[in-house]
Amino acid sequence: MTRILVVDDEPQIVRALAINLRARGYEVRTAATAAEALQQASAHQPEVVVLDLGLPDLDGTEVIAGIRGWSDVPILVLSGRSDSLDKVAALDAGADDYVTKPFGMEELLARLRAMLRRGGRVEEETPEVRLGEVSVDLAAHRVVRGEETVRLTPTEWHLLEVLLRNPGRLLSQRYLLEEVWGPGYETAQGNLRLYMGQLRRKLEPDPARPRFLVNEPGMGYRFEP
Amino acid sequence: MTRILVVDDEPQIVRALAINLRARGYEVRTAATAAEALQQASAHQPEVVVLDLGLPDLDGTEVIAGIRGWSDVPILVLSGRSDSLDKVAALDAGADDYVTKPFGMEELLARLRAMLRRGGRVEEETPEVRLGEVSVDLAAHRVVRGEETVRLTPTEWHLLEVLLRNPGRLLSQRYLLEEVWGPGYETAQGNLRLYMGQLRRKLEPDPARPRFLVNEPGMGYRFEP
DNA sequence: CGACGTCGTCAGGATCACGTGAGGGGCGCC
DNA sequence: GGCGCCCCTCACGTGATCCTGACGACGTCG
Repeated sequence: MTRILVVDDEPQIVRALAINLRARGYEVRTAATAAEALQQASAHQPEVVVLDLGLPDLDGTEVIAGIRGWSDVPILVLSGRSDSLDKVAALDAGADDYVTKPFGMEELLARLRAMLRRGGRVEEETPEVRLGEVSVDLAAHRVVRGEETVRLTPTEWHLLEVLLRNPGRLLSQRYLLEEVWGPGYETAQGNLRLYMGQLRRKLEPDPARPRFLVNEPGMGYRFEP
Repeated sequence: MTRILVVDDEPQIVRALAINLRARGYEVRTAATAAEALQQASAHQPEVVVLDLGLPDLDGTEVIAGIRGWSDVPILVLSGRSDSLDKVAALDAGADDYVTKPFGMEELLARLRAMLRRGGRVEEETPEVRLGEVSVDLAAHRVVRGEETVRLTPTEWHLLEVLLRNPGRLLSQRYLLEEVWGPGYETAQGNLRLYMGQLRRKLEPDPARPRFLVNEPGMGYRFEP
């Protein structure tokens, strides 16, 4: 099912959008603040984002930038201000479309369809990753080793997800910490080592000599496919 | 140069658009009728199409369909009617965006940029630099020599990065030292020699006779592509 | 021919980063 | 309240990395 993330601080708008979208068969997640939006976006990997610019905690363009840093998901911006400069800023920040309130529901749905149509052409995803005898299903959040399934804690999963979405690339500790623990945790490197160890213990054939979750001293970590 | 096709039957609008777009470095073709538009689109393969719905000979949605039959080029629709049903029809026919007249030139340009950005993303960028049989992927922080990957320490990477980002240019020891080790280390030239040697040993086909990481006595070092 | 400066290489120890173990606090569940 | 799970902090051994100094090779110039 197509996942949509709706971000707006006005509950009645969120409600109206959610009802209309669910009625058309979309799976809808909602967020009322920028922080919540960024978290939901990374956690649930929506296929399109509907974003209100007037959020209480952060400027809308910063939310766009925060998502564009790691994802190409189409973003449709919603705004009360019909100010033209606003549109320019949002679109240049990386948004894909712009609608001003009040908007017609039919028009919004048509624009969403257009975005999904366009975006759907690009991604051809295979959500199954193999690490030796272990297979990871990113979509189903499942890890299987031989016959039995492996249990991962939320933090372990989050870390693994970030690594697996960047196969072969070296990711700095700073980036990993910010991605998994959020901003402000850039110094908790002991933590990162700990969880990397846990993942290796659960996934690697020989945890003492890692083959897939590799460290480059002083640089960061890398998932070697 | 980026090619844009502008389709409108009102000469003054075509003229205004063409002037503004050309001023921003786009290559502009124009068409006043649907027939002309379809012919131009197939002849010149524009990277984005700006299309007015109110054409004399054919309905706008038919033009969209006529283009969509063979091309994924982004289409921005322009219309005098702010009727919502119109937008829905155009977007569902395969348009990617919709702007109503009168429109702000800045907004239109921003939307065009957004569309071009999205379309251009299809091609995956891999900034790969080659040194003989060794290939360096700057983004993934990865060096491959034949089959196996070469491990570089942080300092080695930093130095290599500076060199590779200035292909063919001669870089003084002073500059390299300041760039890699930071200010205050301008006198540690032994260091620079050491790490240059390490890089050559790991990357050059014959480390004793360097072909890519060259020294110019008394001057500095140069990466020879 | 010899002095000099620059460059490349080698080997030492100091320092830093990484992996691992043990233990405490917070939270939900029985 | 007790229990289990998850998260985080701290400490220590080990290995890698970095810097320093010394040495020989080469080319230049007096």
